[in-house]
Parts: sequence; structure tokens; C-alpha cells
Amino acid sequence: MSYKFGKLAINKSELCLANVLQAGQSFRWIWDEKLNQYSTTMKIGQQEKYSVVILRQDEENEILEFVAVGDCGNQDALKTHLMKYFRLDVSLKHLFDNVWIPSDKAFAKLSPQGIRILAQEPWETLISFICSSNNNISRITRMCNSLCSNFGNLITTIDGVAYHSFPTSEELTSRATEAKLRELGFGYRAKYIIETARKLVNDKAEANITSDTTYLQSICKDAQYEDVREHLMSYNGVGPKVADCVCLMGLHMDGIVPVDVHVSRIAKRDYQISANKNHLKELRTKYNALPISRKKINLELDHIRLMLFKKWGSYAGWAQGVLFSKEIGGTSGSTTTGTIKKRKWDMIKETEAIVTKQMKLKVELSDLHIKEAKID
DNA sequence: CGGGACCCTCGAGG
DNA sequence: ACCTCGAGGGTCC
Repeated sequence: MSYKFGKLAINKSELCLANVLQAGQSFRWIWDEKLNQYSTTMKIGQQEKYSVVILRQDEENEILEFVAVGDCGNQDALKTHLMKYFRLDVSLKHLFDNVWIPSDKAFAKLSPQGIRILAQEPWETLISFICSSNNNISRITRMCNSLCSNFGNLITTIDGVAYHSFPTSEELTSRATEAKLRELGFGYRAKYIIETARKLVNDKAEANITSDTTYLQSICKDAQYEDVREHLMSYNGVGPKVADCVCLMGLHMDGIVPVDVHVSRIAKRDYQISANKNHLKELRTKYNALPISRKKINLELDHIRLMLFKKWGSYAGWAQGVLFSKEIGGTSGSTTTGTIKKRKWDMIKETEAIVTKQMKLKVELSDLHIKEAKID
């Protein structure tokens, strides 16, 4: 079967599918080695129904090709959707040249390699990163796909591969149980997933909102980052790290750096960031003044997050993705045969050789930027 | 406030 | 070829 692909001109240095779709941000893209293309199911635009989307990158001509299977009509809608999903309003070149290189020498010897932060569906992001705790990428990938095949809806089957939707909170609540999830190998996260799904169903009902996406987006409205994180942390299995991942990749809070053990280590080693008593005291005061969280925010890690924001600016989360992707790489993504594919590091080198063309995109200065509390 | 326990897989090292 | 052991993008108690 052949499809009519839409096309989008985009430099490889601005977007490299291999570096973005298999780097541990998104866990549900399937890579077809033979056809050299990626596929997954996603909601397009404001629609609630899922479609199968196929992507491939013409590396020679630096063109992204895309198609939604079964969606003969509106290719423009998919194009618009992908522009948002890949955040093509943001120019990596601009960030490198005008923001990061001037403020951080580590960026001077790097060049844009098509690594960027995605704008993912927030509910799926929430569940995916609940699965990520104390876990490795290949297992997270399996778990995400398991949720879809066991509790999502069958969308269609292509070349023997069944594509399912990511289950909504209602679908998880009605179709899954903790015991069933444990059987499927979710371990202690089984409880977190069920309880989070249940709470979201209740929260939505209270807010009179039916869509998971819309609800999670709505918590950002008129809210500071701290409030959003606090709200996210009210779900079981969501601590500061997972909440920050949702903020960055699901709610486009570009300045948020999720601080994990790797980032913490590198921040100390390469940036000599460490919290002294005074820092900790001020942070304690700050959080004591906010509505009480039943969970603890690790003040030392929070200090690192703030210092990295200070260093890298309103796209600090992106800077972290660019800088650390090599350190925390590993394996991700599925293939059509179901085996895990090693990430192609040689692809990065290849990208490096490509001459960066001038981008006409400018950095979006959206009003959704987070207003971070400053440490004086 | 801090350290242990927590599910399960994989791969390095014996 | 087996086995064992610890880490793997944290969170809860």
C-alpha cells in the first residue's frame, strides 16, 4: 500500500527524527527499518480520535514527509499539528547562536543536531513518565505499548502491525485493574497508574471537562509553574521529576529542567552547581509559604533546576535535552518486529557534517513562558 | 528529613 | 552456558 505523503522542508540540524523520536522523550514511535519510517497513533489537532501517523525524513533534501492513514482529507491539519508537535516555531540555530553559546561555553563546540523538545499529549506524557521511575527506556517503551494494546482501542492494522490508541483515563479506569497491570509486568507502578487514572476522571468531572488533554492543559491557565507542578504531584506516582517532565514535554514549559540523577551529577561536575545552607534555607522558606505539598521536593535538586534555568534561560529544558542526550541515551523505540533497536549514534555525527542553512523561523515568545521565582 | 523498599529486565562480570 | 548482582531518567512510607 502506498500513501500520498505531505512534505515539509526542515533542516536536519533543526529536526532529526532518530534523535528526537527514540531518545527517551516519546516511547511509542515504531521504527520500520526496511521502509526507514516511523509510525505511531496520535490525536491530530483538537480531535479526540486517534489516527495512525507515518513520518519519514528525506535526509538528502532535508524534507519531512508525513501522512495520516485513512485521513484522506485534511493534510493541512496534520501539517499544522506536526508543526506544533515538533515545535517548529522554535529555531535551534537561534537558541544556539543567540542564547546558549553566549552564556555557556559548553555549547560553543556543539552544533544543532536536530534534537528538540516535543509538545506531546499531556495525559500520555503523565502516564509514560509515571512508568519511568527507577526504570530503563526499553522497559518503559514496552509498558507504554502494553497499555495501548491491552486497554486502548484498535485503530487499524497495517502490514500486520496493529495500531491502538493510548487509553483515556476512563478507559484505564474501566478496563484495567492493579492486578491486571501487575500481571502485565508494571510492578509497583500498577497502583500508581490506576489511582492516577481514577483521580483524573474525578478531577475532570469536577471541572466539567471530558478530555484528558483539555483538562491537563487547563491546569496551566492562570497558574504559576509551582501551582502546576503541585497539581501534577497530587497524582500518585508523580513526584517532582515526573511532574517536571510533564511540564516540559506535555505542557510546553520550555524553561523547566527535569533534574534526575544524571542531570544532578553533570550539574555538579561540569557546572559546579551545589546548594549551600543559605540556598537551601531560602528554598525552604519559599516552599513553606506555598500551599503545603504532602510530598517533599528535594531542595538540592530544586536548586540545581533553578541554577540551570538561570544559566540557560527560558528554553533551559531544551538546553538540557540538547546537552545531555548523549549522556543518558541508550535504547528506545520499538521496531515492527518488536525488538529494541540501538540508537544510532553515527547519525548524530552525520548530522554534524551538514551545513546549517539559515532558518527563517524565529523563537516564539509565547505568553506561556514560566515566570520563575528568582533567587536573589 | 533520610534511607529503605519497591517490580522487573537486562547485561556485565564471575 | 549458567548464575548473580546491580543499575535503570523516582516515589512512597
